Amino acid sequence: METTSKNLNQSIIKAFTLLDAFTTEKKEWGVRELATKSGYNKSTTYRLLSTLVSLQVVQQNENEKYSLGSKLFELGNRVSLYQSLINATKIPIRDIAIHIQETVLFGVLKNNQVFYINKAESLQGLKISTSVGSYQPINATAIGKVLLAFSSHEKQQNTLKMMSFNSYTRKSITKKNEFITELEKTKNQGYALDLEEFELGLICVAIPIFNKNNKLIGSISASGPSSRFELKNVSNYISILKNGAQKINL
Amino acid sequence: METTSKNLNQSIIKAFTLLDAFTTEKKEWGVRELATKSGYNKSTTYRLLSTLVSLQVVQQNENEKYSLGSKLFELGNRVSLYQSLINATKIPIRDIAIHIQETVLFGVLKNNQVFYINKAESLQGLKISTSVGSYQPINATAIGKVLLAFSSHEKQQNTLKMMSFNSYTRKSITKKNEFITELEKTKNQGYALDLEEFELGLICVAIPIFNKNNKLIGSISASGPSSRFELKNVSNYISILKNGAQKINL
DNA sequence: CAAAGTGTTTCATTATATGAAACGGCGTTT
DNA sequence: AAACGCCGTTTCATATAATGAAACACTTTG
Repeated sequence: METTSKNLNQSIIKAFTLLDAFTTEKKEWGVRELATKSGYNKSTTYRLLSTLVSLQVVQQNENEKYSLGSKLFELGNRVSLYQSLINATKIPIRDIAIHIQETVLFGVLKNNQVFYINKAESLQGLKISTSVGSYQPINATAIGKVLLAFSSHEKQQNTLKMMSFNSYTRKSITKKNEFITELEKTKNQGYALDLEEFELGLICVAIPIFNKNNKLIGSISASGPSSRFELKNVSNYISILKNGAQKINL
Repeated sequence: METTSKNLNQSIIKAFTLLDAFTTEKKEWGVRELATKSGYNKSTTYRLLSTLVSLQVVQQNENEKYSLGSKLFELGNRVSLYQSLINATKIPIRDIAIHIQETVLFGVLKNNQVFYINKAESLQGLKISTSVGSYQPINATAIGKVLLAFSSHEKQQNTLKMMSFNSYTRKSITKKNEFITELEKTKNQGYALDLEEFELGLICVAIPIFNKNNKLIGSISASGPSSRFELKNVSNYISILKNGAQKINL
């Protein structure tokens, strides 16, 4: 049997299908519940879970439900590409968060979406639900606009073809040509804004991050509630973001 | 075929055996190299890697070598048990690190070892190589001594039976009865010291962390070079650690 | 140019995985 | 107290997938 022009191991695919069911919204599953969700037989699901438990990839709680285990935490902390990005951004975005008094995020383009790599919060800042290791759309986020605007022409064309243009609020940009205009504006002004486009009440401003070779490595943003994140302060926030960005060395 | 009195899925076991080979010391492997390391046939290894690549669990680099991929980073950030511990300890240990000007670590007991969950560094502090998601021995670390000293009697007896007593430096405690004496001392004084027992030149001091129900949830330590971490300052460091610990709410 | 190493593919053979049926336990309902 | 409904778990005959030796094409090294 062939998948993507070569045989792939079905058991491993099944195992990761099960692991994907564990999210920040639903952290634990029973055997039959997970079998229903995944479409696998409950005996198969039970055996796959037992194997994952024996490897500490999954753990069984006292209520007999299953949740993700320590081995994933261990392996997740060994993904060297992202660990080096986290190490490089950790202190700069912490300092920006303290200075600006809002949540700061660092993200990259992956799977035609924004992939969040690091996050720094401020005690006074609004609790942003975005979590590290999660994805958000390009068309409705400041980081997404920046990452696409500052990508190579080829990368931009490919992504524009593949990405989604869904509506998250009434302010989301859902037409491709309007989004292209927004990308040109972003490129010209050197930053992007998300004016309640992804989530009502939330405003974000983002700038690109380059390495020594002037290659785009990601984007950082500051996010806050529209009631506090006055547009008149945008240029001030941008200065703080840029100052912080200079301390990211890669 | 039975393993631990039940059948487990061999393919999943093989996949995670391969994933375990990717460490902070060796981040990428070729197919045949990994086959030799794991003991699996190179065709089998190739097919397992291909499956893992298609799931983004592993990625193939431009030099054709393989390394861990984004899916593990994603899943690793969804292990809710540790994410909640990280969220609770993040700001307190950051503040301790700034105040004490050394590296601060948070760890728990797992697999009869210390398992590191969080880490905060100081610009001036010595770069400690210990990484989040890694293990270190109980007998030769301050955090290990604290975690065992403040565990229940049953947990302590079980762990003493199962743990190792290896030597890391000439100062390591390698005799069980000497270690038990050290645990009693730790319990009495409310903190533990690692005086170059795990790594020459490195001194650590650790205290226990309890939740609202007075249940032990982990331990935090401050680590620094023996040239700067003078013993006369220990009581001062302990005060700072304890003040910081009070801000950890669980 | 030959040798040595790599990643990748094929297919006959072997081994493993599967899932229906059943079990025991627990909480709820009658 | 008994029946019911749901859970996690186990068994074993059957079906399916995984395996690995051999070979290929490519790149690097001597």
